[in-house]
Formats: sequence, C-alpha cells, structure tokens
Amino acid sequence: MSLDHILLGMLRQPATGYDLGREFAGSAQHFWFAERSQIYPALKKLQAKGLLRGWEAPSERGPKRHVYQTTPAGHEELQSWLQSGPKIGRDRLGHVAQTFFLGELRDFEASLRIVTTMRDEWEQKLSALESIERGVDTDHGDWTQHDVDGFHHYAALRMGLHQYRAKLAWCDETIERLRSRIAVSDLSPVSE
Amino acid sequence: MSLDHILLGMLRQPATGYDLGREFAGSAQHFWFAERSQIYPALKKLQAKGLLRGWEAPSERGPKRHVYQTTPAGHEELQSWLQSGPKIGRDRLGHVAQTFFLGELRDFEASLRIVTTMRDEWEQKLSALESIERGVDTDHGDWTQHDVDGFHHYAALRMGLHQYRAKLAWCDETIERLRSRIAVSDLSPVSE
DNA sequence: AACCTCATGTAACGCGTTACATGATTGG
DNA sequence: CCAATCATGTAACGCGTTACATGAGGTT
Repeated sequence: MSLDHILLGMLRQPATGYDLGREFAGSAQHFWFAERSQIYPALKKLQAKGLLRGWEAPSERGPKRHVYQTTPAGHEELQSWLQSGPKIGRDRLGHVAQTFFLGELRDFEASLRIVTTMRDEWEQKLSALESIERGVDTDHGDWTQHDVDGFHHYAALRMGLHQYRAKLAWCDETIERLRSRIAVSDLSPVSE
Repeated sequence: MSLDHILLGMLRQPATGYDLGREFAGSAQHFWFAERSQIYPALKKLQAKGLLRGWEAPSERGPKRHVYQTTPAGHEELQSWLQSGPKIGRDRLGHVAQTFFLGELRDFEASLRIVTTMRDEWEQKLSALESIERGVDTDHGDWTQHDVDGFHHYAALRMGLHQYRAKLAWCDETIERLRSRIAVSDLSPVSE
C-alpha cells in the first residue's frame, strides 16, 4: 500500500500525526490525502514494524505531541518502493465518467453548467499550485539546479501544473463546442 | 458511491456482469475499473433496490447468462447523480508521490529510468485512445455533431487524450532536465 | 486428458470515510 | 463561559483487491 511509503517519505523530517494531517489538507493534497483517523493507526503500525521511531514532546497548548521519524530500516523500505518502478494504478476518474453519461440529461445547457463548475474548481487548484511555484522561485532562486530533493519536489509540482492545465484546456474546448451546439439548436429548435 | 451510477449508465443497454467486466478491462478502463467480484454483488444490490431489472438468457457455451437493464427508477437515479454536479474526489496520484520522494535515491540515472518507464506506459495508453478516436471518425463521420450521447462520449474521450498528452509532456520536460543534470555531474563528478 | 474461454459467484482482508470521544489551552 | 485550535485516538461501515470455487463447452 502507498500511504505507508508516503509517510516514510514525509517523516525523513520528524513530525506528529497532527502535522501530517495538516500537510495532507494543504500543499500535499495535490498528490495525496489521508484523514487523521487513518494516519494515527498507520504510524503505530509502522513503529511496531521498526520503520519509524517515536518519542514524546511537550506541546505549547493541548496534550503532549507524539513525534515520529523514519528509521534507517524505514529509509531502506522507502528506497525499495521507489526502485520498484512506477505503479500506475487503474484510474477512477469520476468526472470523466459523469461526462461520458451526461448525454442522458438531453440538455446541453445543463452540461454547460456542469463543465463550467468543473472549470472553476480546477482553476482554483491550478492557481494554488502556481502560487507555490512562485514561492519556490522567490524563496530559493534556482535551488532546483543544486538540491537533489528540490529537483524532484519541483518535478512533482510541474506534474500538477501540467495536469490542471490540461483539464482546463479540455473544459475550454468542451465549453466552446457546447456553446456552438446550443447556438445551432436555438436557431432550429428541434429536439435530438 | 460511483460504481453504482456507472453501472446504471452502462446498463441503459442490456448486458451481463461478464460483459461489463470485459468493458472495464477494455475501453472503459480509461476512466473506471471494477473487478467482476465487485460487479456481481453490485448488480444484485441494484436489482433489489429496483434500479435494475434482470432476466436469464441462454449462452452459446457455458452457463446461462444473467442479463440486466436499467429501469425507469434507475434512470432517474442516474440523472440525479449527473445533476448533483461534479464530485471531484481527492486525488491519490501514486506516481506523483513517487516523483516527489525520488530524490531519496540520490541517483539521477535511476530517476531517469523511472520517468522513462512512466513515459512508455502512458504512450501506450495514449495510442489506445487515439485509435479509438480514429475509429470514431471513420465509423460515424461527424456523428458528434448530431447525436447527444455521441457528443458526450467524444468529450470524455477528449479528456483522456488531454490528460495523457499532459503526462507525456511532463515526462519529456523532466527527462530533458534530468539529462542536463546528469551531463553536468559527469563533467564535475561531485556528490550532492 | 489438459487447457482455454465463457459465466457466475463467495470469502477474507485491507484501505478509506464518517462519526464520535476525550481533554488541554487560549481568546473573546 | 463558550468557541476555536491543538492533539490523539476508536468504531462502524463501505469500497476495492486477491484468492478461490464451480461448472459447461470447445480446442489441441
């Protein structure tokens, strides 16, 4: 399973389950998400396997924090996952499925509304990624030229940008085609 | 859940669980996949809810076929799913996660091999979609201009094409950047 | 006889989501 | 005092995967 490996990757730097939950809700959401109710048991399990070590630390406010970090054994496990080659899982793209069946509504205006909604959501996600990219540029200059980790983090970010731009391009293309269909049926209002 | 709605969409035309399994393993795989062990119970459940009707039909060879088709109630359920707006699920992109952590290998050549493997897999999927697109053109001419369902089926296909092309563009960009990094470290072989 | 394809299923397990429980501290 | 944030968890349920069971009919 992948969540385990992603946690091993994130915990090269020590962090608590709570911290990881915040990351999944923030910048990490562009490639992965997990609820805290899933994170806490996963951390315990990885510690029991010896892939993580954990200790307690006081909190500014609230209960004491349980901090974890990847052990050498955990790092080996992470590396063998990375070397095992890309596991391209079978896609489950709900929005493409919806598009495929959208003809059942027999209503191009409804299709137009739905595709426009998709466009809005993806545009928001894209601009979130774009502002991360700008932050990378100003904070670190051309760090991608020097740092091995930075190079790959930036590559992952670029993947997100490519994906969202492709989604937006599809929305624009489809909106355009829907509009001309609607224009035609307005001129000659004949059904199907 | 979505599998139910996708089955309702597919079963506007009568089919058996076995047929649906073949579709998921074939052209439908670009937006959804389900094992037959998941399909058969789902069909029974939808029939019990009155969203599908089912009957038996003889088979050329092998046991008798259990054919299902969407009922009017099932069609209503499908339409209300479509009208409920796009449910953009939280992405879990294993390959992006792998890319993000790939720096842990400290080996740009290994990264290059992995990204090249990704490129190969996506190129295959893209050419599968492209041949479907060509089939659409030659079989039906400009049917997308006339048929409501055809319009949306074609739109879903276009989404797949956009997505795979974006993935390939990212691979090419990343391979290029990896190659120049490797060239630099060959000239001045200093670690990290 | 062995094997492939057609065809339908069940069982066990693991991953993921939702809902809920608990309790400390800070700010209004 | 109430609400929000910090912080860690458990329980129940449903979705998805893997493995296995069964059996008919045709091919080598």
